[in-house]
Amino acid sequence: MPTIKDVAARAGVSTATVSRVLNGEKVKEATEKKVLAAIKALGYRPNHIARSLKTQKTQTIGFVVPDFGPFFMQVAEVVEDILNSYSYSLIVCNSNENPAREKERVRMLVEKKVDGLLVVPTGDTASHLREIQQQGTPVVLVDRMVKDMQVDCVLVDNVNGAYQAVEHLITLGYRRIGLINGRLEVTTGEERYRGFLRVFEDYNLSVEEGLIRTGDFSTESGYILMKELMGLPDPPPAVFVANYYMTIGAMLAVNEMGIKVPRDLALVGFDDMELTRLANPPLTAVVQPMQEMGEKAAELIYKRIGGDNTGFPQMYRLKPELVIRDSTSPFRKTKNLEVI
Amino acid sequence: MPTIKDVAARAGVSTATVSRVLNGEKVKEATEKKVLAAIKALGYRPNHIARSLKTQKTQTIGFVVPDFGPFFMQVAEVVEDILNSYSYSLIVCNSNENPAREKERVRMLVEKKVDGLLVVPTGDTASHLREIQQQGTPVVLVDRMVKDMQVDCVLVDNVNGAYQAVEHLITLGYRRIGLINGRLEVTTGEERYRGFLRVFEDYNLSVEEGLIRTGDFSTESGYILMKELMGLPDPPPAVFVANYYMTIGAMLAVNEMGIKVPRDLALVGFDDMELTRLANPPLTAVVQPMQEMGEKAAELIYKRIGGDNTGFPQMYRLKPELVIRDSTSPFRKTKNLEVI
DNA sequence: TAAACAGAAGTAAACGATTACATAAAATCA
DNA sequence: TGATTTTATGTAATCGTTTACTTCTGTTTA
Repeated sequence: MPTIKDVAARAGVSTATVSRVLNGEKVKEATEKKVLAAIKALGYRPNHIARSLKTQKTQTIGFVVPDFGPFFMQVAEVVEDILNSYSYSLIVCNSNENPAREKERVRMLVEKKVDGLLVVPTGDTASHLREIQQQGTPVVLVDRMVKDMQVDCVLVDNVNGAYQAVEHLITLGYRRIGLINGRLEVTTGEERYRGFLRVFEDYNLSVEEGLIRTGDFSTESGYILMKELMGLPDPPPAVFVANYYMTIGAMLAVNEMGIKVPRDLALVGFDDMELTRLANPPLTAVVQPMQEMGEKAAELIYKRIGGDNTGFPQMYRLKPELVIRDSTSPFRKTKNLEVI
Repeated sequence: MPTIKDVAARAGVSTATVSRVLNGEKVKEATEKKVLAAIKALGYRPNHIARSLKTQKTQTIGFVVPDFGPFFMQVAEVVEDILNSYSYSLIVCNSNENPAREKERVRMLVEKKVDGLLVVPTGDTASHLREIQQQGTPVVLVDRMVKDMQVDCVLVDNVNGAYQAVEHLITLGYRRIGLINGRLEVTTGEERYRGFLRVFEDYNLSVEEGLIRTGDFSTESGYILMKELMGLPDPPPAVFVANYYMTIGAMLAVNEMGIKVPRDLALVGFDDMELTRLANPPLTAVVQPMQEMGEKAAELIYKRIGGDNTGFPQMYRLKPELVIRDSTSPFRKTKNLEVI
């Protein structure tokens, strides 16, 4: 592989000059031509590692997601596209919804000297991230927030999303509404829970605590919890599942149990994927603006890396939207009776 | 950030000695203790960039996938886990099923000086990969192969997979069988097509060319092509969809058109994901060994990076399995009549 | 015309590790 | 014990860039 020295020799100039044309600084036009010619002739490509060593920048940003499933990968795709267009590259890592592994992956990215970090935190504490931030690496939280840290974040208004879902059910006449939710230590879980409660408060109705279930965001736990709910002596005629993967699990359970939606059970899910549209029946769901989330996250981290700290700590609260499809129909007394 | 010099100074030794303990070379036990103490006291962490510059190794491998969907991401997850356990890290990039973009992503990874490259090729030509290989970077092809290159690869026996699917339909009594397939320039498409044809050959039946459709592996194209097939004057009573995303699209189309599976149409899909199991009815499908694919790919590239070239070019042909669920039932003459 | 000043290009010191080679100390041998 | 080998450590070059500083050339100004 030819180095900058080879180019310099061939063009009859110093390495400094070559470096200058490489970085678009001003040089005499004649010299630039010579250098460019030498670069082309030798097939020279600058060595990013050497450059990074000197400049302390890697033109790379890291993204730690809790899983490689469709939701976060769709966000990652948007982020990658935007960052690529700024000639940054993206390293996506999987924390497996596990705080220890998250710490581990973050450490790895920091050791790789990424210029910035996008993180979907898996726990409620963030000492490891605060540290990194203090060392000067910009950090942007995506989808979830942590309490103990001043940090930029791109979030969805989960309270409002859950609120819309549950209000929809209330409006259809349901009073006994089941909730299948994710871990409360992560803000999405906690906020969706709050949204759920708030509807009851606002409508002056009492919640039936026994219909609330908390799992771990996984398909399995959605499946188990839905079976649990439907196995109750008096199962709820409507259920809100507050997370995409859990929604899949819940649908699977319902299918297996032969429960007919919406006849026997009204179901509201989360996120709009192929599956939710394809389902039989197509699912009423709270859909999150994934595209926008990716865009905001990418633009924000890019801005911070560029040293622009205006508005810190910035918080975006994107609005989710309730899409009404066929899995919810007005309440009928007989609902669920045949299942009991 | 403390450097190796700081550690050396604090421990009262030379940087060479520090480097030696860092790399597990033999030093006197007392010295090692001193160095370790200094490292701990200063919170020193070696700078990977500097190390890479000197050693010409990055402990990183790249993986270019054609999309961030569940199939490849599941493979990527397995690969990541294994490589992590060897303390390598993985950069996953998206070629978007687009040869130009693939070239671009590969170039980026090479400039990042990855130690090895895993690629799911999107075209039938591979000059860009051959070049890289000749420069000494190990390349392993995953899921798909290219004709014009001697290279390690980890593939699935697609001919056999498609064969099983179609044979299953033939056995159930179907003769007119539709095929929705991906691009023939990529080997998976081509091989599955061959498998399809071979069944007819072996059973001495003639294929109806008009029932064969070729798309681009996307959900949309699966959707469109299924609508096309079902819109035919005399639509086939059975269809084999030879790719996961296209399967989703096809199911969507079928659902929308109110076609009942398996009553009106027998459907065999590809890959075993939540969706295929959750579907109504659960889908009969050819399932690929994703876990094994990830394992083989990770182990092979690791071996090559370590300089072990035994068996080059190695080719793994993993066996897919037909899982029979409820979307296929024996042929009845009346099938599809109500749709016409 | 000489002094002052740009502008362009060169020199060489970083960046933070690894490692070939040199040297000193310890262990082995006759 | 002195010569010789082995082992442990230090010295300094190197990886391929960038960049502060210097030097040179040519232009402007008084």
